[in-house]
Amino acid sequence: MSQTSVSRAFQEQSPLAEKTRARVLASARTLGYRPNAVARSLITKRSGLAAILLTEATQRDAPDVLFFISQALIQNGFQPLLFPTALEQDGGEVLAQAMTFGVDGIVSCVSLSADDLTQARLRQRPLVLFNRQGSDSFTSVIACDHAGASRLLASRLFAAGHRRFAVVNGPKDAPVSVLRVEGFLRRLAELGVDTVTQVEGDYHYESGHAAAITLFSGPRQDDPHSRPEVVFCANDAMALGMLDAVRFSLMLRVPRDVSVVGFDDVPTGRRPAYLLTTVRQPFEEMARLAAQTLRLTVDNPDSPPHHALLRGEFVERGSAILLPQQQV
Amino acid sequence: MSQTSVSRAFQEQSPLAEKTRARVLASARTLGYRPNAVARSLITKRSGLAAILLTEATQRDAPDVLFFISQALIQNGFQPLLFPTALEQDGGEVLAQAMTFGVDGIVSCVSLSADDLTQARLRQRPLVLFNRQGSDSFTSVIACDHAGASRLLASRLFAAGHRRFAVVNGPKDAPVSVLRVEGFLRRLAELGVDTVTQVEGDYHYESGHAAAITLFSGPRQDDPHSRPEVVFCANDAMALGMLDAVRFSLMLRVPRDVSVVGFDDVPTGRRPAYLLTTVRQPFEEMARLAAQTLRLTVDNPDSPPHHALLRGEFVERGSAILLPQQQV
DNA sequence: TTCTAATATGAATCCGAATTCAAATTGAAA
DNA sequence: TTTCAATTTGAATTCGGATTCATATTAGAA
Repeated sequence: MSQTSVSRAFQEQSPLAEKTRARVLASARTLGYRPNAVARSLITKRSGLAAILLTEATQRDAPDVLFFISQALIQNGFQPLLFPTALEQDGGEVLAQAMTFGVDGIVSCVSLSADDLTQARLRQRPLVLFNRQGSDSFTSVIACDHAGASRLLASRLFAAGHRRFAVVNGPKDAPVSVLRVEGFLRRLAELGVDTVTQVEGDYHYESGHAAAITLFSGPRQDDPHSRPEVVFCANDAMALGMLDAVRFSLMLRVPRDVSVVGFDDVPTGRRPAYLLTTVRQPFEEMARLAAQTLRLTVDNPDSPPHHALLRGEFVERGSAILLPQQQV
Repeated sequence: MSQTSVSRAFQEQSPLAEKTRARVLASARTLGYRPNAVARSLITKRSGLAAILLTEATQRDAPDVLFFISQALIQNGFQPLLFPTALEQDGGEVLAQAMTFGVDGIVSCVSLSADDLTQARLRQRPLVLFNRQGSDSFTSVIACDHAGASRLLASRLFAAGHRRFAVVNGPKDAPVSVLRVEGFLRRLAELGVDTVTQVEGDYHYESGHAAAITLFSGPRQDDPHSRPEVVFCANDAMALGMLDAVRFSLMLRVPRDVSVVGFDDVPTGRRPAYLLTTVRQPFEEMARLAAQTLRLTVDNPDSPPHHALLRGEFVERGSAILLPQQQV
C-alpha cells in the first residue's frame, strides 16, 4: 500500500479503485489516521482557514458580528482564525501575520489603508470588508447602509413634527458612528434644520447617561420649548443610558416629553423596561454574504468584487414618535 | 546568501553573524518576505495555533468567554482558531478536526467524553477544560465554583430569614446550570428546607418571564404566605425575565414581596431599571489562567495538570434580601 | 606569518501530503 | 493464448523552512 493511495483515498475526485479506497479508509479508522492539514496546505496553497479581523471594541460591544461571521465562514468551508486587534495596532501588520498563517481569505471588521488592501491583492488573498469602506475597487465590501438609515430616520422624525433635534455622537474614530451622525444631520439640513445640538459620546452607556444631563439640565433647559424634542444616539448603549437618565434622573416621560432613538437593536432595548426604538443591522445576512463572497473569490480569483449595502431595519418600540415610512 | 541564513535570521537564538542577519532582514523588508508559518509548523510540529471549542449557546449568551479567552491566548503567543460546535455535534469529531490543523493546544468550553480526553492526550495535545469537568486526571480544568457560590447564596438567603424558595432551572444538558441548582438545593436541604418549587427554564429571558407567571399566579398563589419569598434563577437572562414579569405583570415589589437572584452578571442587570443581585464569574482571570496553563503545558508537556476552581463574586444590587457573608 | 580554535555559512535532509509520470495490472478482443 | 487499451498503482518530486553536519572563514595566539 503506497502513500499515494492513502492520499488518494481521502480525495473523492482522485482515481482509485473502490476496493483500495475502502481498504485504506478502514485501516485509517482503526489506526486513527487523518491527513495532516498542515502538510496538505503547504503543497496545495489552500489552508481552509479564513482570518477574521476585528477590534476589541466590536468583539465586546457587538458580539453578534463575530458570532454570525464565524458561523457563516464554517458553513462555507472555512475555519475561522481570530485576529482581535487593538485600535492603535497597525492593520497591515495584522494582515501580514494572517498571511503567514496561510489563510485563504480575510474578513475584516477593521479599517485598512489603501496600502494594506494592495498588499492583500498582490498576495492573492481575497479580502472582504465588513461594515468598512474600502478605497480601492478590487476589494469586496459588505456593509449596512448606516447613512441611509439615519437619513430616513431624520425624515420620519421631521415628518412627525419634530423640529428641535439633538445628537449624541460616538467616538470620532468609529467610522460607523460618523456615517450615522453625518447622514442624520445632512438630511436634517436638507429639511431646513440647521442647528442641532451635538454632545460627545463614546458609545458607552455612561456617556449616554451623561449626555442626558448635559442636554436637559442647562440653565434654560427647564423651558419645554427650548429643550430638544428628539435625541438620536449613535448606538443603543448610549440610548439606554439616555433613557435611564431621562426617566429616572430628569423625570421626563418618553416619548411624550422627549423621543429617544438608538442604533443596533441590542437585546436590552427589547425589554419592557426600555422599549427602545432603534435600527437593526442585518448582521446575519451580512455575515452570510461576506462568507459567500469570500468563498466565491477564493475559488475563482478572477471574479469581480461584490459591493453590498444592506438596508437597516427600523424597530419601533415606542421610545420615539415618528411617522410611518409611507407618509414621509 | 543561503536559505539557511535566511531561516536563521528570523530566529533570535540561531547563531548568525549580526551583519548577515541585518542584511537578510533588510532585504526581507524590501521584498516583503516573511517566513511561511505553514512550512515552519510542518517541520517543527508547532503551529502557534490554539483551538477554542465552544457551543453556539456560549458564544451567544456569554460572549465574554470568547472575548477573554481569545485575548488571553494571544497574550500567551497563540493565535485562536475557532470551533463553534452545535450541541448535538460529537466533541471527538471537532477535536480530531482541530488536530488536523495542527493546533498546539485546545481550550474547550464544551463537554468532552473520557475517550476524547484520552485521544487528545495520546496525540500530545494539551487540553484545558473551561467551566467543564474532566473525568481524567491528566487534563487541566479551570472553572468557576458554581456549586460553591450557589451553596453560599442559599446560606445567606436562609440566614436572612427566608424559608419559601423557588428555583428556575436551566437546560438539563447545561452542566453549569445543574451545578448551580444542585448546589443551591443541597445546601437548603442541609438547612432543613426540603420542599423547593422548581420550574423548568431554558436559560432564555422568556422562560424566566414564563416561570414567574407559573410561580405566582396559581390558584392559591395570591396568598402571600404560600408563594415563594425568593426565586433563584440559574442565569441572569431568566432572572431579568422574572423581574420584568414580577414587576410589570404581577405588580409585586422587589425585594419586598419577592427576592430575585441570578447568576452571571450580565450588563443589563446593572441598569437602574433592574439592579439585579447576582454572582459574577471571574471570566477574565479564568481565561488568563487557562491560557497560561496551556502555554505551560505546551512548552513543558510533562508538567502536571492544573485544577483551578475559582470563587464566584457576589454582586449585590438590591433585588434580593440576604445577609452579609460574615453573619452567616 | 602560521596555526589553532572558534565562529560563520551552506549543502543536504526532513516534515507529510499532492501530483506527475511511468510501470504494472486487468480485462476484453482477436 | 496473445495483444492492446484502459485502468490501477507507486516511485519520485514538490511545497518552504528548520536542522544537522561538513566546510569555509575569521580572530587570536604563537
